[in-house]
Order: sequence, then structure tokens, then C-alpha cells
Amino acid sequence: MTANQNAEPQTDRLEELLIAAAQCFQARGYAATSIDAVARHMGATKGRVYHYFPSKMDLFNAVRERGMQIVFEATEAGYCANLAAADRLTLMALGHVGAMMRHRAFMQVHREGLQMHRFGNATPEQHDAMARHIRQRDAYERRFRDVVRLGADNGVLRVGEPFAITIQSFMSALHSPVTWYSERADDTPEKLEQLAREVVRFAMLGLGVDLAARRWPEIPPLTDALTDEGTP
Amino acid sequence: MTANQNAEPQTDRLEELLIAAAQCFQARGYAATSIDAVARHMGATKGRVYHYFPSKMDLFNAVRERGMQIVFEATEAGYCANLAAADRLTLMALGHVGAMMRHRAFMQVHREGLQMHRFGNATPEQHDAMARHIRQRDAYERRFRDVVRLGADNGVLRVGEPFAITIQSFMSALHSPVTWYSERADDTPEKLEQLAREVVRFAMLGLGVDLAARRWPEIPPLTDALTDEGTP
DNA sequence: GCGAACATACTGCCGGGTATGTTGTCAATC
DNA sequence: GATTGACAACATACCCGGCAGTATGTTCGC
Repeated sequence: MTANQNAEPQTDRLEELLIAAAQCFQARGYAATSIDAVARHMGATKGRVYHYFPSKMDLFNAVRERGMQIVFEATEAGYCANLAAADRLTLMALGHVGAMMRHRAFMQVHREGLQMHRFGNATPEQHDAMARHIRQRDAYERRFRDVVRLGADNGVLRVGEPFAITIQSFMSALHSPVTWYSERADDTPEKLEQLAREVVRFAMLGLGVDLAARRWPEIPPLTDALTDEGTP
Repeated sequence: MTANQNAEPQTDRLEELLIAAAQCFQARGYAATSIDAVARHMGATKGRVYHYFPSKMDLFNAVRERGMQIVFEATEAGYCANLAAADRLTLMALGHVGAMMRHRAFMQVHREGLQMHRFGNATPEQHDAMARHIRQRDAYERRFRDVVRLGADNGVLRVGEPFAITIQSFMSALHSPVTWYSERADDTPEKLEQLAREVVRFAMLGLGVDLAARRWPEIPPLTDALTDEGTP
């Protein structure tokens, strides 16, 4: 009966596992989530989880990495757009906030993962998995940082004295949906977009850009030249 | 030897316990923190912890409640100040951010506590301890909400369409120091104040108030009348 | 000599990890 | 085209360490 549930490519099982893990980790946090709980959430047992991942931490890292991938992809178009700095930043922010709302489980895990490097990570392999992740996070934030810096140099964006603090505050505002957003039955795509726009409006106004009195940018069609230049 | 370490009022032992617990909970999170770890952090053993608190959750709740108390006190002066809405809000924000930086351990625990009501809290007593805490959190945010609303009605503050989202974004920006701030050896009170001011400047600008082009408010001396009116 | 303020010793369970069984599938061989 | 065996994709059973909670000392001050 369970056999030959055909038309399920093998990658989907791993995907299903990642989603289940993300939801469990999000609901209770890493430490409080048992492997059995993740398995039960899929209607399976431990065996299935340990068939794909050698340890709980590896599973967590996979979820975390997926989260990183999601935000990178969500902001890629804005970052690479051939527009003014403020418009690029707006598009990046919209992409980021959209990802926070659409992939909330992954995003919350992603966030917990970053907070996790407090005290000693035992094995060296886990330690440099963490280090790799930190570097990716830095690279991600640097994208925002660079665009903001560009806009500030052009006099379009206003930043404060410890520049890093301005960025942190900005990013924190963009992260906020992971805290309060929860999908309801009545959320249409339009409603969801309105929420995202309000978050972005606030954050951009914090940088001195008044989107209410300005046309919201749209993602320009990418030329072939831009398509090939991703992140090499 | 350990006996008669005189001049230690008994309340200080509990205080010391709360601080140790806050630091441990902050470093590893609730689930990953063992009672033994908290005790070791004080150079004591489990017996001492369980002498003051019947369970781990009760200890956590005490830390959480203390965190709530801290933010309430930190924003009290601004909230009760006899000033315009924008100035009151600025003072509240400064107080809030200051608390985030000076009592980071308590604040992070406080935040984890709020996120914790995801799935079932077993005992009914714990459930309504949680409910009480949620109500306090709501009361706290309502203070900000009310002042922002007041300023918006006066046309001094600018808010967006789902008003709740504007508030959430604003609060999220004010919370951000718990993520990035960590006390260094070289942080003078002045430097710390500069950081706080930058966070508040960004957040207030998000509400349309340009503090760079405006005099920062100062806490007016409280009259006797105001002193008595706290939160009855 | 009684109780507060702890420390020490012990129990029971939960959960990460492992070792081993079971089932379906596919490929090669006859 | 039936047989076999090898392997993927799990499930089951078990082991054991860590930790919440408890029960029982121990010491000091009054």
C-alpha cells in the first residue's frame, strides 16, 4: 500500500522532511524538538530521519541553509536590478519581507541558528558549519549594507552615526514579520502584499525615503547580461 | 567558611540567582539550560535553586517577570511625562533601548518567553502564568500604541495603513539591540548613549519624526502630582 | 534544638544515537 | 520470466547519558 506511491521523485521525500523539521523547530525551538517529534509530524519514525541525516544538528543545519537560500533568492532580483540605490533597496526589502511571511518556519529557524553560536559547539565539523553559515549571513547583510551605503553617498538615503547600528535597526524592522505574522484563512495575496508594503514603508522612511510620496519601484525585466551574473 | 558571609541581606541571594538564571537562559535558551548549569554558574548546586523555586518553569517565569518589570520602569518616566506625544514617545523609546542594552540577559529571556506560547503548556497554573504575562506584554505595547496613536491624530507622527504593523515594525527596531549589542571593555556611558540614540533616531524617523533636526526631549522634573500617578 | 539555607545522593524518564530487522525495487543471470 | 541478490528506504528495538525533580543529610544562626 505504501509501496510504489509513484510519481514521487525521491527529492520530494527530503523536501518533506525539511519542511516538517522546519515547522517543529520553529514551534518549539531546536533543543526542545525531538527527532521523534519531527518524524511523527510526517507520520514516520526516527529511522526515516536518520536515513537522510546523520545527526540532529545536521538536520538543523540543512533547514538553516535552506532558509539562507530562500532569502538570497528573494532579494536577488532587487539587488541585481539596474535601478537607483533607493529603488534597489526597496525591492530587496520587499523580497526579504515577503520571504519572512511566506516561509516563516524556515526563517525563524534561520534566526535561531544565528543566535546559537553563544557557547561552545563541540565537534569541529559543526563549528565550521556554523562558521560557514555566519559568513553567508554576513554576505547577505553586506548586500544591504552596500546598497544603503551607495544611497547614502548619493545623498538619497539618510543614515546615522554608527552606520552599523542604522543597518541593524533597518534589518530588524524587516525581520519583524517572523514574530507577528501568522497565516490566517482570510489572507489574500493582496492583503499579504499590503502588510509587506507597510513594513517596508516604515523601514525605508527610517532611512529618509518616503515611499508614500514616491512611486514604488518595479522589478525591471532582466536583460540576458544580468541573467548570467548571479553570485559566482 | 561559607557561613556568615555577613552583610548579605537575604534578598540578594535571590537576586543573584535570578541574574545567573537570566544569563544561562540567554546563552542557551530555556530548553537547553539545565538547573545544574544555573547552579554551577553561581558556584552552587541544585539544592539552592530548588530551595527558592519549585520548578524550572517557575524560575524561568520569575526571570521573565523581572524582565517585564525592567521595561515598565525604564519607560515609565517618558510615558508619564507632561510633554507632546512625539517627545513622550522618544523618551519611552530611549528608556526601552537603554534597558535592552543594560539588561540584555533579562530582555532576551523576556523575548523567548513571549515566543514560547506556541504549543500546549501542560499544567493549568503554568498556562495562566503565561496568560498573565501575555496580558502584561499587551499592556506594555498598548502604552506605545496609545502614544503613537495620539501623535498620529495630532498629525505629528505618520503611520501607515494597518496601524498594528507600523507599531510592530517600530517595536521591532527598538528591540534590535538584544540581537547585536554585547558589552565590550571600551563602552563608556557616552558611547552606549550614542548607540541608543541612533536606534531611536531610526525608529522615530520611521514614524516621520526627524530627531536630527529637532531638539531631543529631556525628562522634565516630576511634580508631586505625577509621582503618585503610576499605573494604578 | 529548631528551622532556614543550602549540599549530597538517588530515581525515573526522556531523547539522541545505534544496531538490526523488513519490504519493495531493480538488474543481472539463467 | 522466474530466481536471486544487492541495495535503498525505511521501521523496530535497544542502549545510555543527561536532566528534572525528590528525599535526605548538614550546618549555622538564633
